[in-house]
Order: sequence, then C-alpha cells, then structure tokens
Amino acid sequence: MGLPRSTGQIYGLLYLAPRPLSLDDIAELLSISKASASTGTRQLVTWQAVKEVWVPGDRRDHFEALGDLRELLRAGYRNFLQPKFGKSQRKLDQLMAALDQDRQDGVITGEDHAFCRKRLESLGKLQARIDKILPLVESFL
Amino acid sequence: MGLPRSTGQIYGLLYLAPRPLSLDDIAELLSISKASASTGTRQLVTWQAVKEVWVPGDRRDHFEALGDLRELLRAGYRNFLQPKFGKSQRKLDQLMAALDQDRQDGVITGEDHAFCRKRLESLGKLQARIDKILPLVESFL
DNA sequence: TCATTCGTTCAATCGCAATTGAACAAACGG
DNA sequence: CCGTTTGTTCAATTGCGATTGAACGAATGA
Repeated sequence: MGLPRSTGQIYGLLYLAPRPLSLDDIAELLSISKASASTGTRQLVTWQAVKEVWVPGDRRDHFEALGDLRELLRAGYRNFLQPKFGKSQRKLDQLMAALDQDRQDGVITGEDHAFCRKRLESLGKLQARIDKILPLVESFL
Repeated sequence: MGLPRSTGQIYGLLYLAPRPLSLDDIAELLSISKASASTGTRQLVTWQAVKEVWVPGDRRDHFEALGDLRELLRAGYRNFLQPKFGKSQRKLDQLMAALDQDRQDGVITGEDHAFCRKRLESLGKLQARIDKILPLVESFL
C-alpha cells in the first residue's frame, strides 16, 4: 500500500503484541533504528492504524495497534489508491484534449484519432467502474 | 501489479498504437534498451496482455495490445495477488501452529496465547473474505 | 557458404527509495 | 538550574530491483 517495509513490520509487531510497546521495544525487537521506528509509528498514527497510549510509570510513548483491519484497508484506500485514481483521471482528460488538438492540427489521421480516443475512453470507463466498486467492496468485507 | 516500470510503458504504448510495433520501434519510442523491450514484451505475452502478430514483408516480431483491460486485470490477479495470498495463508497456518507449540511449552501465558490466536484468526478470515470477493469483483467490472 | 539481422540472456551498472547515525530540541527529574 | 532521557529531523549511506551493453545462437537471404 505504498508504505516502507519497516512500517509494515511495525504494524505487524504491534498487531500481535499483547501489550503496548515503546519505540525502543520496537526498534529492539525488529532490529531497526529508532529513527525508522519513529517515522513508522508516526505514519501509522496518521493512518489511524495505531494509537498512542499512556503507560503509568513510564514517560516514553507507547503504541498499540487498532485491531480493526478493515479500517486499515480503508486508510490504505484513502491515502494511496484514491489519490492515484484522481491524478490518473486528470491525466486522462489532458491526454484526450491533446489528442483532439492533434486531430485538428492534422498531425494524425482521423482513423488513428478515432482508435486512440476509443481506447482512452474505455480506459477511463474501466477506472471509473473500479473507483465506484471499491467502496462497495469495503462495506462487504 | 509487480511488473517493472518499463513493462508498463510498453503496454501503454501498444495499447494506444494504431498498428503493431516491432521491438526496435518500442525501444526507440520509449527510449529504452532493446533488452528491456524484449523482456517486457515476453512478460506481457505470457500474461496474455499482448500478442505477437506477423506483419507481411518484415521478418521482425511485431506486437499489439489485447484491448480487453479486464483480461489484463485478471492476469494481474492470477500472477501477482493470488500467489501472494496463497503463500500468506500457508505462513499463517505455520504461525498458528508455532503459537500453539509455544503455549504447550509454556513459553507464553494462556492469556497472551489467546490474544495472538484471536488476532491471527481474524487476519486469516479477512484474507479469506478478500480472496473470495476479488473474483466476484472481476465479473462485475 | 557466409554476412547480416534479430531476439535473448546475463553479468555489471544505475537509480531510487528505505534506512541509518548523528545532531538537535523538548520534556523531565534530581 | 544542569545532566539525562526521549523523540524527531535530515544528510549520508545502503540495498535492491530495474535497466543496460555486450556476447551469443538462430534464422534469413544473397
């Protein structure tokens, strides 16, 4: 879902940990640097895949995984797929416009123009369908 | 979908090309080496995303994209997601077994064992559900 | 038969994202 | 206050997959 390997490891660790872990715990258990642990956990917090909890008698931050995996998938969709689809759609529109322009300028034949346009259109349609179905899928998980 | 950037470019090019292209065409138009063009096209052929066509009066291989994008997605699912799910499922089973063993050996408390088992189970369930839904999604595209 | 054109393979290289260590600021405790 | 602990930032490094160039065998045509 577009996040670094170590971040995935962190979530995996927290997901199976029976109690909250500190940054040092995470770094130690996964053999990664505290820097990676820090950035990873912060990322996971913004994705709401993990929450910061306070442990009495220890001033260090502790983290525990939110068990709802569906919510995690949802976040992955929002943060990764959705934006990509948006950009892709805009790019498609640009291409379409450029293609029509080329036709007007006589750079390509009408036949080729029609072919490309058709393909671009079916591409856009497919993407729209996927974009529509995905949210539905989530609710059926 | 787990294939190199250049391979994606090749498919994109062929998808919009009004007529079949040779390896040299592809390499030239995309500014990539013929080696990349070769491996890329072969990959796409095995994925049935592209087919080799014979052009009269030219003994070079020519390729054209199969326009059905759904088929391409299907291939991506078969070649990329499906295998991963398979491996993941097997790994899960292994983990589950190891966890039970640890419990028997008294390495972990019954409480922790129950917690982990529960999480592993819900993970397995989620994956099974996804694996079941994805084929359905394809048919609805 | 031989020169040339193609496609493939593979070891070497490259590019890029992920990771790290060191420097830093903030919060804390004594 | 001052030393210590804790988390973050960032430039430098690393690691790994993608890409390439060169070498090769097969096919072609003269």
